[in-house]
Amino acid sequence: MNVMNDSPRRKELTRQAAQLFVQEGFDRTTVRMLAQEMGIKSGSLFHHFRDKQEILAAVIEEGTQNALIIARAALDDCDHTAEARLQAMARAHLETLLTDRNAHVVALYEWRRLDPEARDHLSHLRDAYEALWEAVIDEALEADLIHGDRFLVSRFVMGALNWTVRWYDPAGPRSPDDLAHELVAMITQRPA
Amino acid sequence: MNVMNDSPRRKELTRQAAQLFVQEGFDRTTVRMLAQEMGIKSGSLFHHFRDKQEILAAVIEEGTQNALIIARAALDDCDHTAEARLQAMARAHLETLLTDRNAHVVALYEWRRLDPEARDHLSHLRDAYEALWEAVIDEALEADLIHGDRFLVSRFVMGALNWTVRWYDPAGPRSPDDLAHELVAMITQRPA
DNA sequence: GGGTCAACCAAGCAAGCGCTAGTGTAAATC
DNA sequence: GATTTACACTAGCGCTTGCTTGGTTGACCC
Repeated sequence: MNVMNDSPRRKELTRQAAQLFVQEGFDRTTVRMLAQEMGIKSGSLFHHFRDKQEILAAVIEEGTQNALIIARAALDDCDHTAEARLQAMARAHLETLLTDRNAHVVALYEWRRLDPEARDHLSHLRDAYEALWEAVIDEALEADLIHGDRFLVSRFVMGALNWTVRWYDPAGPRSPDDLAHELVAMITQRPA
Repeated sequence: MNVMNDSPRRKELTRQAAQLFVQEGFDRTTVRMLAQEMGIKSGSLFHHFRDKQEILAAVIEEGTQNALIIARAALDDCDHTAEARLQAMARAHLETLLTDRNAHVVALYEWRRLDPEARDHLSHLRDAYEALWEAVIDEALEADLIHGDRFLVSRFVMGALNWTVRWYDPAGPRSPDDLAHELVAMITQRPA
């Protein structure tokens, strides 16, 4: 048994699992479906993961870590104005969410399926990501760019962004950048 | 068999099913769990519903219908200014989401589990609800209360509202009315 | 060339799944 | 009083589920 290491093989299998989890949802994805997608037999799967739960945890861990990295990079690369930073975060979030970042979608929509143990471990990662958002929101509030309750505003913004996976069509005319612009314009009330 | 009527008995069973679907998710809820919650044996369940799918469809149908009724009533009862109507819709949405929680949450989060046939039938109901929103957004745009792309704005607002089920604590200090105020203030950029 | 090891497979178990068939029964209807 | 209706029961079928077991393969190592 190979459990709990992070071999390249396991990384690859995790990536493929994410795709299926997005397509079918965690509960509807059987170990046999996973195995077929991976090109192995269902039994072999348990050489890499202790159980099905652990696959989910692995996917979510990678997704959240990815989101964190991308968000941090976006913040480092943009101007240091409150508006630019707000926009950078929104764009990074959307890109992560929409340009085939399966793992991130799973992190958002299958969180409840984690057992308490895994949830506890992973919630720290998620908190780090949300802290990034709250910092940017704080700056925007301080710069008088937006107004209102810090907690509520960040929740509303995250909600608006996370909901995009339900309706956004990446093949359509709007780019993630467009969406980010429009969202920031909406809450800062400047002409788009 | 009693399928497809809407006896009071069936209404009550549907209500109980909604609770379990919220707690466990549709896939994790077995017919045996449903039956136990309803105080009958699993076989008896199929006297009221053709299959498990139909229970889900019944729950979602009731949830959406409820939301429609409440939203229409809220619009009828409020001032005819764009701002009042926007606020009334937001408050109605939140109240639906947070008080009569179960059915509406299922409608939001188990939609994908419907088979194509049921989805087709129910999408008309959902479209009617969304049309209400888009009308209110249109008025707000026309009144210069908010700016931007009609489609995007309504999606963002719905996202912010729907996301509340993930973090809102009805026992906390904030009322649905508070949330609605804050949200409208955020997108119209007036002091809360 | 024997030993090690990750990676895989074939076969299948025990449990649980949605659902069906056939029956019982009390109240309503004729 | 006979028939129908609504609602519940018991028993279990056929299938799928997550996971286990015991063994094989081939690459690499001293």
